Amino acid sequence: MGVPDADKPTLLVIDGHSLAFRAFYALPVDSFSTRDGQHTNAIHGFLSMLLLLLQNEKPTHLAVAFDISRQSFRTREYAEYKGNRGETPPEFRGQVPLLQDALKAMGVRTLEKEDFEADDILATLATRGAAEGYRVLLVSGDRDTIQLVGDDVTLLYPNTQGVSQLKRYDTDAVVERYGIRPEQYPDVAALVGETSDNLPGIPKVGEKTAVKWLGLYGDLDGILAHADEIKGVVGQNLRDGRENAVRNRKLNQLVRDVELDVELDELVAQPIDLESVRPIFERLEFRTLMERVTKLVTGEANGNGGAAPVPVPAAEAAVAEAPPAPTSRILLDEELATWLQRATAAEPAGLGLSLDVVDGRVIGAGIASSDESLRLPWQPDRAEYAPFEAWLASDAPKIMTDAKGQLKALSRSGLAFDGLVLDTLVAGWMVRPILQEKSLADLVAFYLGETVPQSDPALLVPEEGMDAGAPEYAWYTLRLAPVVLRSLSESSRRLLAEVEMPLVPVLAAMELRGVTVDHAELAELSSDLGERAAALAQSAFAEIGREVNLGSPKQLQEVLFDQLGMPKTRATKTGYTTDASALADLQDSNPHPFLGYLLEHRDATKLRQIVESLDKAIAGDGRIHTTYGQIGAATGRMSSNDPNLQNIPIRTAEGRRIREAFRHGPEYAELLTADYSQIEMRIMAHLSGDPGLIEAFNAGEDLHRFVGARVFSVDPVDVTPLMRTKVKAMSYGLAYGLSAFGLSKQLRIDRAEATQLMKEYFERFGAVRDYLRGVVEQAKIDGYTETIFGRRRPFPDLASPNRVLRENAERAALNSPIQGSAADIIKIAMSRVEADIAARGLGSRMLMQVHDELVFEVAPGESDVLEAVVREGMANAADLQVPLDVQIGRGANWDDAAH
DNA sequence: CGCTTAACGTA
DNA sequence: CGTACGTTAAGCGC
Repeated sequence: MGVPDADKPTLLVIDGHSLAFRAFYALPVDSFSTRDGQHTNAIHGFLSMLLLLLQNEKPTHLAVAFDISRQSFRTREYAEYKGNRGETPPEFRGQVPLLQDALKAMGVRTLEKEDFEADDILATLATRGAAEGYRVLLVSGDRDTIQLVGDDVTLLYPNTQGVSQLKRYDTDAVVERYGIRPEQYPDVAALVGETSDNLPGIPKVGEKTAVKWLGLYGDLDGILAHADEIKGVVGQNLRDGRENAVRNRKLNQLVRDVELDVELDELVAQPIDLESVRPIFERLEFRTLMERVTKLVTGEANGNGGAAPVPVPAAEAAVAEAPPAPTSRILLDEELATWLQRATAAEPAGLGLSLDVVDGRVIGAGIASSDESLRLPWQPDRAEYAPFEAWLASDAPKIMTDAKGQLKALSRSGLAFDGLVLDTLVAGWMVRPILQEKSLADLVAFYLGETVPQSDPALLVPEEGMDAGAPEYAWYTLRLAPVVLRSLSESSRRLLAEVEMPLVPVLAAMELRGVTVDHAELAELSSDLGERAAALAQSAFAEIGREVNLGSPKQLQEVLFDQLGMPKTRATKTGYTTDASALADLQDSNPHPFLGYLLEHRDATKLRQIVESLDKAIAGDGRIHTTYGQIGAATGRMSSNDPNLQNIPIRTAEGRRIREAFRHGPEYAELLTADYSQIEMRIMAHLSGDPGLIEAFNAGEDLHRFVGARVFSVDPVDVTPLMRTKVKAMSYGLAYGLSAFGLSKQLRIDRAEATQLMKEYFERFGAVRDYLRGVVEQAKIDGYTETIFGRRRPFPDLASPNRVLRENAERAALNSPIQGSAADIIKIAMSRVEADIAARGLGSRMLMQVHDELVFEVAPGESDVLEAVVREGMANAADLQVPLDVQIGRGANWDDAAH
């Protein structure tokens, strides 16, 4: 099994709709679409699977069966058949004709038959094929096809993950999985029912019961004949529902003799003509798939350098088996030194590297060149590994996947490191910043169309330091590099090399450093907040005469709308919102003390929750070590988690007490914070070239006062605080695609005033309006937006016929170049400042990044020099039409250091 | 137990 | 009917 029977031709028949539909749900629709907005995820998934099948199964004969419509003889017999299926998603429907075009271009025969379903065609071809001496492979996501499995007929069934992994069902596998023979399957299905086909079965009868009954009475007829003997509720259910079972059985029987105007030998697999495939693949923007087809045709399917294939257990093997990596060797001492030297010279782009990490420490490594790989155990202070250590520390180019964690392990293990030229995970994110590929295995699946063999973690023996995975990981990483790089624009490649790659070791260092947080301070704060919350809860309960869970929106809705009879708020999926702004509105219209207590209680519990989670995150060294997500946000921003240090409260006095708990370490003198002031507005000024805005920044005057003076036609000194507030909200809202409605809501002014405010604003700053309009227009043409530095973000939904989706995409597109450029700038600044600190031999260190702010720990006596270094690095990170203003503050804690 | 939702903290 | 994130508790379904 699993090995082609050399004597027999192989007939491969695929249920087209079923597999395309599986692919549609397995692959994110957002990530697969062409510039003009055509969704392609189902096509991509289907073709990817087909190529794997062609490569691995080498069928001699081949066909794909489609349903013509939802109508068939089954729906005529039972109108409700499949009647519960909702509308086919429109994003899917359009893909089927394109898939059929692509198959045609590949020379693959498609079959349809009026009044029958694709599965009936599979049944017919399987029956004929087995009779005519073929080995038949069926691919379907419909379980009814299990009945077709036999000596010469194998079913390949997609698992829940998607369509690239197919489970192989021959008779033995069916028996093992279901405990019955394939031909008994329809009887089981008839009893159990099939929700997806709208065929109710016998209530309370599942697979287990059905199989048990089959064992006792042979088949469905036997079971029904003995229905009176079956005791209990299920017995009664069976007697009540026997008609359902009989009907199900009739409908799930596949037709094995559909009249098809095709003979099996007409289905012989055609050689693929690349020139006819190319146009349609180009239309669909399938670059990597085109490469895979090309490789398949030109016979370079494996690319394993002729190394000995690694045998795989055939019984459980997925169809999508990756070509094997070269067998790895272990080299030490002189041999290792020689190999590294030679391989480095032979691979100017770099060697693949993957480190084995256990408990945060290095225990081994895999290194790959394009045709060889090394497996290295490693322990500290052993001379035989010296060449490896020297290579790691040298600037010899290295390519890794998800390097940051591995760099941290190197550092913990006392190993110096340099020469990271490419992290394929970061590169993959730059290609598709709405990241689907979160691991090496994902990247390999997407870019190489292969499956990384799963090593069993239970089999690893860490003490030996010989994780079998590392050499293969290194080898996959090396192979990924050119494929991923080819998918990047030139400016993105430059951004990757000059901004993202230098940042990787910087972030690793920041995470290792962590930041000191005072436990006692947090504990006191937590208990203060806890007491306050409890008191507020009691006051709230007293108002309504009962105790409810104030944290439960559901219970709050009962109190507010049923008990207190307040007017309904904005609808949510599950009822009516009880969020803070809605409660504030209610307080205006229907004042009630309960509302006030509830809001204050929310505040207190939210803060306490943050305090608690921070406290729990303090490590043994008294410091919190967050993890930065370099590939966290689609705009280019970073994220922070475990814990998130980028959302520490600041707006309220209580919140700032949390910041007071962030301290400098004992060896340091103080904390220093540096932030860009109004960086997004400055970027807007730069990108729009608006003379008024540019003047505002160059004048060095308070921005909002300056803008307010223009908008309200008064002198800057006469801008009132209220005017300033309005203009400030307006300015910031612009970069987010704020509407007049949104502005009126936020400022609690009426629509007309908000509209008037926007009108005045745009009359004075017309270039801003033109720019914002232009961004969206250009994005609709290109399908993506770009930052100042050329970072791209695709926006497939800009072409969506769905208004909500499209308008959401428009606002995101509006914002992306602004937020993304700011992210680029601070990333550049971080690398520069880190390098400058090292070059000057300073003891101060960068600890945190909060989007437009950096926090440093200042070594004694370095305050002034550090301030100069930071100011210089940040202010000169980009050369814009307006200056970058950097505000710096210093203090004993994070709050004091804010200015 | 795992998943989704509402709510809310930051820039 | 304002972008980008991460975290939490509640509630639901298995």
